[in-house]
Amino acid sequence: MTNNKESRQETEKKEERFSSLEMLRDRGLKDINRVLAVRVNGELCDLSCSIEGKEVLEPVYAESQEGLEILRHSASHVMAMAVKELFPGVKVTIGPAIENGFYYDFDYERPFREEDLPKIEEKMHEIVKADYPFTRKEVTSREAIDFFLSEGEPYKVELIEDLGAERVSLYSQGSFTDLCRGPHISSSGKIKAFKLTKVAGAYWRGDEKRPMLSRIYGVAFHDQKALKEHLKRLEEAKRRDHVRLGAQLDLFSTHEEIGAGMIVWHPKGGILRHVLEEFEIREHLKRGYEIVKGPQILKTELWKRSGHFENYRENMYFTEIDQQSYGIKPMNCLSHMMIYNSALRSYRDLPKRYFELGLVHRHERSGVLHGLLRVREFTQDDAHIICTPEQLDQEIKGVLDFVKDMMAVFGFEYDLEISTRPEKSIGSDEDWERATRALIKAMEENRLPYRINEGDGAFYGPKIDVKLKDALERKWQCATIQCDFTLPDRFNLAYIDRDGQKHRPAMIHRVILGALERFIGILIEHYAGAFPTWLAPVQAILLTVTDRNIPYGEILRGHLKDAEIRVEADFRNEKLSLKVREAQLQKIPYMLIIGDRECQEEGLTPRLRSGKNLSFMKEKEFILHIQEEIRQRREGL
RNA sequence: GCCACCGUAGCUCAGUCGGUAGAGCACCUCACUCGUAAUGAGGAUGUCCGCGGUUCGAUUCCGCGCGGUGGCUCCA
Repeated sequence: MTNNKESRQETEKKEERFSSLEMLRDRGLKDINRVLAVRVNGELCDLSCSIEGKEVLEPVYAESQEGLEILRHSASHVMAMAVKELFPGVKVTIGPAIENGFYYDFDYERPFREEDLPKIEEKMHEIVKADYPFTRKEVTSREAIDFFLSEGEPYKVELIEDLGAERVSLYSQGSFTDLCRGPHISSSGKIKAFKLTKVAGAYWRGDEKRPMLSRIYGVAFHDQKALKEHLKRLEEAKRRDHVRLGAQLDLFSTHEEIGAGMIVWHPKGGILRHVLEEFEIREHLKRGYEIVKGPQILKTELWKRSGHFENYRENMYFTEIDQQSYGIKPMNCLSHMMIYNSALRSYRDLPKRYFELGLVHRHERSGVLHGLLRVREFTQDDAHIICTPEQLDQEIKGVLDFVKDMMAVFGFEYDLEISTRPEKSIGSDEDWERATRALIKAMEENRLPYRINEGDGAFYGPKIDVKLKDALERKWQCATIQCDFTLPDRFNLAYIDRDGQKHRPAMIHRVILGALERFIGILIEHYAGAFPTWLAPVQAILLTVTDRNIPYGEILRGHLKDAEIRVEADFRNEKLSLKVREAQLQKIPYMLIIGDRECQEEGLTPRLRSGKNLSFMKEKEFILHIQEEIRQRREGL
């Protein structure tokens, strides 16, 4: 590679050296065109990097995860070059690859708009077509700073200063040079498929006090097919969008007049919530939880005592009654503490597991609200477990089992993360140690794989976060299990142990589904609105073929209702195919066809929403069939 | 909160370079009594998100507000 003089020169004193690309070619590697970079003794490098020949070389292919990241990172450089050419005076900042693509943040006299994107894409295509080589150059920080000062790039200068490194690497393609660790693809022509997707504002280094930059997002792939598939996935996600389906299936609505982040539940959404709540209550009672209920507003004095006023005030709503200030609860814990403290507790009473489907209000910033997934009023399946320190392990394990059972019911897979002590935190080392160990121990005993997030715990204790994965492999956080040492202390919780002395109990704060609103939003997208029968707002719909069948239809409806089946009837004088279509669009699990034959033989012919027809059934037979399916909480087959 | 985009009939959306608006579906009426994803014909439907400004005239342009969508360190 002739355009790699610099790195060559640096190492010229050594004997003969090769580029890793040459070496791979020498070794007879096939598909060399699909190789974007290389691992040299385990470290990612450019194809042009020079080596001696003894190293272990592993090719990084375009379609691998690492390959994609390199490709996308390079695409962000190409985009930056295009933007610099099109918008003189623009300042570049950072532009990494991200999970599904890449972005680059710019500082320009005006923010970029969606309509700027086609122009930028066009320029990028030119750059790709020109196939500029990416070249790497190592320089001292001083040289790099001088270079970027002369280029009028203050953000780059700041980055280098903050790095504080002796030397940094620069990558150039064509007229564009960027500070970058690399590695990169060998030339811009390797970018076979890309698309700019959106613009957004983003603060310099994520800090609200610093300038608002203009971010452009894009996706890039190793070939057109992969890009098309990605766009298809986006379409699929749009098809499953819970806001759209929520309106189509008549589940809920929101109203400008009512306020942002407030959900209004329609009858069909109402029954869905009810089914979930009933299910939750039953599952909690089974596991030794007790149902409690606290008031919606509590004196501000109490929120001061708990620390919420100090730490959580911006997220709370307050009101005043008889010159007394009250806070609308953003969490349910305070009442639970008061319940515990309403009597002197013995070690024999523990653990106490207080469960509340608690309605809470949190003033989320307007910009983060979204459908059911981020709202200002929601219901948590919240519980506080108060136990002796010795019982902590067992209780955590119990909650993890609970999570496992519940996720299985909905068919969610999930990952677990343990977050450990953050820098800013309270409590003794001993407590943290014990709690963290308890979390880890519970994971190991359940043989659950987990990741550790160092320093990402709550300020009062470590936690386990459950990230569930839906049908489109998207991750959502719902369940969380937190150890808390602050509240037991602040509320002076105690129990009398065998020794006759007062001791401080441990406390676990946990939710399983999290917020019902959010969980339902996820469920809608997970099932694409086609809820399994036990959850479906309407489980079956009776469809008559002609008006003659209505009297028997009425009888059937009565019998199904008696059997507690959520049944509706479409007895309109319409064609059967129309009724089937409408029931199908409502994603009703069972369409029960009643024609003359069914009337005569006192039965029905079920059609599943999958399109499959079952054979004629006597009504008793059908009732048993659907009841069993509901009982097992499984999808009809 | 900040940035970008958006807000037209119940829904999905078109339209107006400033002269008060349209299509499909849904709805209503009538005919058809029909067997597994749209029967036909006719009819009604709008403070063009709100308030203010510019203008002879604003749904259209400008400002402010309300609401929605996507973002706001996955560290060169």
